[in-house]
Amino acid sequence: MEKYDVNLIEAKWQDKWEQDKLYSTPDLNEIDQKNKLYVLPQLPYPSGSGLHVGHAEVYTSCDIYARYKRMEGKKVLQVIGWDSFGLPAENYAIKNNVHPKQTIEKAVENFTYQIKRMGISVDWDRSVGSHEPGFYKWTQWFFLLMYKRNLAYRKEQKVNWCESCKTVLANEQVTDGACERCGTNAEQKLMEQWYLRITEYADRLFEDLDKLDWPAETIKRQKDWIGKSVGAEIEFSIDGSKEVLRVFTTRPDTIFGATFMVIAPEHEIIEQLKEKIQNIDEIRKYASVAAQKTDLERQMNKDKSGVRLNGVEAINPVNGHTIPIFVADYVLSGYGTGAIMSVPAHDERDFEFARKFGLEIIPVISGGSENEAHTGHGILINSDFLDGLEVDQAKNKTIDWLEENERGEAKTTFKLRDWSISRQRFWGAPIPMLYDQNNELQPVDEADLPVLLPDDVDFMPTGRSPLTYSEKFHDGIPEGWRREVDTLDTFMCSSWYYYRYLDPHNSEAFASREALDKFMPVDFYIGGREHVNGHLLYSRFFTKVLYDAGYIDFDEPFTMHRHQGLILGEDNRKMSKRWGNIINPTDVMDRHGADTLRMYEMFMGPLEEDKAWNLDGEKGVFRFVNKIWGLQSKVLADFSSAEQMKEAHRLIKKVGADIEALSFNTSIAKFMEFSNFLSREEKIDLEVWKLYLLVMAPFAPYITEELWHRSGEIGSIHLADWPLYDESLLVESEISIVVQVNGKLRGEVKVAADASPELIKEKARSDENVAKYLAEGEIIKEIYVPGKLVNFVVKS
RNA sequence: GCUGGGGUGGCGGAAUUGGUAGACGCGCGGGACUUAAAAUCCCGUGGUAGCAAUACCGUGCGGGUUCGAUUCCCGCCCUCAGCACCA
Repeated sequence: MEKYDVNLIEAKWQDKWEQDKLYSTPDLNEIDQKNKLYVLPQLPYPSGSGLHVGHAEVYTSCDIYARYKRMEGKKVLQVIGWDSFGLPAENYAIKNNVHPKQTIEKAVENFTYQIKRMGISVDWDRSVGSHEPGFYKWTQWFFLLMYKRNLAYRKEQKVNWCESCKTVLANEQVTDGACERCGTNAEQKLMEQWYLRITEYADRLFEDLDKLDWPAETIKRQKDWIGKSVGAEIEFSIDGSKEVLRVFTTRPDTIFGATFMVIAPEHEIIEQLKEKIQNIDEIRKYASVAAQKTDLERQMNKDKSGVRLNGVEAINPVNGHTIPIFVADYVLSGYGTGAIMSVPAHDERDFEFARKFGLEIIPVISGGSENEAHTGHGILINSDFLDGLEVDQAKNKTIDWLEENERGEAKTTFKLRDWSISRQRFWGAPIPMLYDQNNELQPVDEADLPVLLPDDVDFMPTGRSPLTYSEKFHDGIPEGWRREVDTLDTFMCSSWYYYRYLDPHNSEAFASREALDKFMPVDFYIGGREHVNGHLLYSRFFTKVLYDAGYIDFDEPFTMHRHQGLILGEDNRKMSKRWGNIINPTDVMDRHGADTLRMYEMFMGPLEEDKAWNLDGEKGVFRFVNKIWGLQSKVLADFSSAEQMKEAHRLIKKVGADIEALSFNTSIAKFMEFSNFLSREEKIDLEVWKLYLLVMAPFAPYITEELWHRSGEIGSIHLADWPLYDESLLVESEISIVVQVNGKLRGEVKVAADASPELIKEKARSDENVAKYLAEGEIIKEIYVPGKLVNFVVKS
């Protein structure tokens, strides 16, 4: 038989599938919420270096699932598009003086070629790129929607600024104080920027996480980021002044233990009380030093520093005690009210501060010690009307007291900040806003969208948006008016792209209501765990806004989400040019073909775990592919085998369950076992062979298609039905039962599947080796696990 | 420091609700084919002892529960990731 010519055969089918548009999405009228399946591989940035093996892992796992479900009869929507706006393309353009559009289009072409070659079954007619006017028109539309709903606004604020990229960064784009993209340390800079009021949705974004089928780690990251804290806001009056100090606390129950207060260096009350503060110069000096510290410095040095405000004291509302006030930089101005009541007995930071400054420590919860803050549970003491209560009861009672006496109320705070979306860059969607002759903001009329990005722009960074200098850009607006020249953060594009796939050519809406109702939400979403927190949060936010505006009737976009693990180089290090350990999917396909690439990546280990590439392992999978090829010579149409059929049905059951569980590595192992089984057989039952091809089809679309046709089939295997297994075929007539004595394996007996427990035990006892151990004492207990084992407990 | 993963042969990794630990693949050893090599095929492969049957040990460490623990509980160690003065 001829050798398996991988590249020839794969190319043949790739062309055929494309001609036949085999993977087109079914028509809307065939689709409903019950039969639809929306499979979404995360939007890639089309980088010049081409597809990465990590991309290949995402696309393969999505594709296996999509193909399997398609064979099961689901109406599948699977599309890949491009996150084609953004900094990397612009930076590349600046460095090499090529227009980003050119770079991107070349990269998209390359990505498309590679993904097609991998045999990923996506509907290419629906593919979109975020840099296309037909796409960013709707990105701009989303901005206007936000603006109209009072969710987009301008304000001057300290922002993260990357000097290297010459642009503003959202908090989510800063990692360890550095720019996520280029690694330059982010600076703080006061600038006027556009923001989205995502904080308005903080509570819903937090609470709705519980209804999602997402990895626990991802849900936790979102929760950490949103940072919900439930507690109370309490008002402390200042002795001899009408000023008040409001604090936020999660522990209102400990209020009787509040022995001092601390305010952030930026707190406005300092200036309001400047006449009374005897050491105002010292305080101002401390504040200005603190202001110069970067976040990183504050993190590095956690030693408590602070200065007491001489001449002013606060009054604890519950007992009227006067307590000192300090300014200290461990209290952050941006969180809560920028001031705290300090309860050193029950808060570690307050404890440390109190120790350092020799302040009073009053325990109000029983069960602590003098040497550390007791932050746990206990019974209230030294607390007047709270004495004897549990912490949770005391919290409620304190809040009731505060509300009755108008000294505070229940309060929830969040760490989440509003999302900064404007960028002083060229390669992004222009913000569709105008400034009129009075410098008042005017939204661009929806009919005038898109606000086109001009081609003839000098995109060298100056710190101001390059669009400032484009004459063409400012054409067509009333005399004396000017356009907003900032562009939108690319996160805006990726927050809604999955809606565009539903209806990519619609010029009236971002997607039709019918398409939205029928396809959404996404059933299966795979993407990386790195850098994804912001994307998921923003997408959820967009979806909730659409829901509130009545465009959709669901409020979470991604029902099910999983991460792929990182694929490491052969040296177990992250793939990088620096280590020279990069594996290029195209090279793998040149060597061994797409089926091997797909199956090897799936075989490496569990989808969600990190795993290292191994060239010998890759070869092993190729060996397996060739083994399948070789088996066809043993297939006979006029031969049937009940034994083979039984194994085939077992295979169908196992693989179906594995795909549902995303346990693709064990499916491949099972395929290998099955081919080992078949290679021991002299002849292969044609029907068994076809079943084998069918279950492998989602994993290895090329070779299965070829062999399917060679076995006499006319249509594509990928349009065939997923085989159903027959449970009755799986029943064994004879089973083997493990025999243990005192929990140790001592033998094995073969019995009829319907043998009685008594018979099995009898047989077990008579096993030669078992009998030896039974003779050592007396059987005091016999355990029989049906179909599995017998264990005799023997005592001598 | 807190939170969440994870520690299983030489390596990647398998093991329904506790029930034969090490499936499958790689590597390695031996053999066949070949002038030779590659490729391919066959046999073996957790450790120790033994010709073997078999025995003992073995899932990071120390305890516990159980007839029986990779799996459950308690206390540690290591490692990866996220968060980090958030009141």
